[in-house]
Amino acid sequence: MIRTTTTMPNCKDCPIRHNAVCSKCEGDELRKLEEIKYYRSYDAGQPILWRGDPLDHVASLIEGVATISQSMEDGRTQMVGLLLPSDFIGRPGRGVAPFDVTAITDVKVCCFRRKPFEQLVQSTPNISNRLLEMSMDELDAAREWMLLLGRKTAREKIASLLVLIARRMSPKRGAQVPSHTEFNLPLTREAMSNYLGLTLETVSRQLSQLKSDGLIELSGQRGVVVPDLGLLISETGETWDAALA
Amino acid sequence: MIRTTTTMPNCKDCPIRHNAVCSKCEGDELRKLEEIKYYRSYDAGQPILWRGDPLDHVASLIEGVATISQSMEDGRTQMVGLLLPSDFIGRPGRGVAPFDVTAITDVKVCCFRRKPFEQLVQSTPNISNRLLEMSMDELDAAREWMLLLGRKTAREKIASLLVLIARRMSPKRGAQVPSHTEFNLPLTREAMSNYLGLTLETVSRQLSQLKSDGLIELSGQRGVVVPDLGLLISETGETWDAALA
DNA sequence: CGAGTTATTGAGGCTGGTCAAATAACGTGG
DNA sequence: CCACGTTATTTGACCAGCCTCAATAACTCG
Repeated sequence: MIRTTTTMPNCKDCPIRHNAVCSKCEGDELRKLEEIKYYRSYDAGQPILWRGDPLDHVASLIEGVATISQSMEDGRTQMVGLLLPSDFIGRPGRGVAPFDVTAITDVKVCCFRRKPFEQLVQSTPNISNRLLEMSMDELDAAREWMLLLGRKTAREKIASLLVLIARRMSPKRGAQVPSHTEFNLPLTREAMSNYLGLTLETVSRQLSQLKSDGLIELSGQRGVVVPDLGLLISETGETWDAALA
Repeated sequence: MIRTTTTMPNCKDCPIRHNAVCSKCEGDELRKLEEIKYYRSYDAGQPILWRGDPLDHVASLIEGVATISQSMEDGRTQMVGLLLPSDFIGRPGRGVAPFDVTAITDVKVCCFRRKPFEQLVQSTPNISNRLLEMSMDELDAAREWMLLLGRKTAREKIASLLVLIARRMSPKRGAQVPSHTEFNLPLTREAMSNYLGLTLETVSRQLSQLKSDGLIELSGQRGVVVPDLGLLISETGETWDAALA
């Protein structure tokens, strides 16, 4: 179910106000964005965009988790991005979606009509500079992920994903992540496998393996406890200097 | 050998003038860029940047081919980007190189001192918008590559790389690539393996296999003849791929 | 509680990796 | 121009890691 909200909450109260594409805007600039925005909600599992869809808007993810993925005609699928609150969907100057985007939890987005948004990007350095920062962050993340996909073992892949989620889901973004951490996986085993370039069986086996090695505890299908994040990090194959964001 | 050129060619005569980060600038903006630029050359095989290097400049690649790569401490290496003329090296607001950059042919770059360049990015939409375009293009390319790394078979990977090179090396860029094509590989087997997430032995074996299947001919270490590009494309696993890159 | 979905576990096979050796191409100096 | 040493590439034998197919278990939600 897709819903378009008619009530227009004020940007001042927006939970992603200080991280999203609008984060550097104030006063008049913010007001212009406010004029062209509207909200949409998607239920878990809903497609947000299919490759090839015409794009009449871009958007910021407000709530929930979505994935960007690509697939081959025989069904092989690779996730190429994870969208969390404040992440940006779409691309100025691009009228057609190049990838599939799917809500994996209930999702709420803040849409901007594309044409007026593109004009704002052109004329507002506070927007284009923020967008540049965000896309370069994503490029760095994509390149990190290429190392994982091309060169890491299944165990290293799983450990890397868990560490990534522990960091990104941690209540205190940016701050030091505590050694003992717990979180709920926002992804099914299948989604994880598509993210890591593995099969879901291998994901399940490696999780069990990490569990029996005492590096994690599993509770239910989604709950994960990491007693010592440092130990888990040492399984990722990374040099600890890669502690970016 | 790294050389810093003292003579300052005029931007008007620059071969990448209309594709690089400066492509939207004219007159005064171009002059400001010209003030903070200098040239450097690197021999084939030379490192241009090591991860962790302090960055006092950003740059545009003028001539040659370079790679962006990442490696793990045990030596596993993954190429995460290929830099061709007009591509941009570095990132405003980033003082440390996040990846290794290596010249694989002789390379010439146009450097801009970082601090003044960052100020120009802030104040010049013609620069930041172009930079945004370029980084989004790279992001799209990285995401295409993630599908290859995560989900394609060795044979599909090799076929994809050959098709990519055939397209890019083809004298007629952009135009329809002829069905019969010949080119010289700009990469060693090892470089290919690092690009594809394979071992060099597997690369060699798959090339031999494609040869014995009549899809390609090999002459010397680098020469490749593709009698029918369409047949090779059908081995890449791609759908209606074509028009990108 | 029961049907459907999601996850775990097992057995066996195949792809691609590892180790090793042979061959081919390249470059240098005589 | 050739001999020789070096490097790049090919090929072989073997094997490990991950995938496939299949059955069972756990969880979710009406």
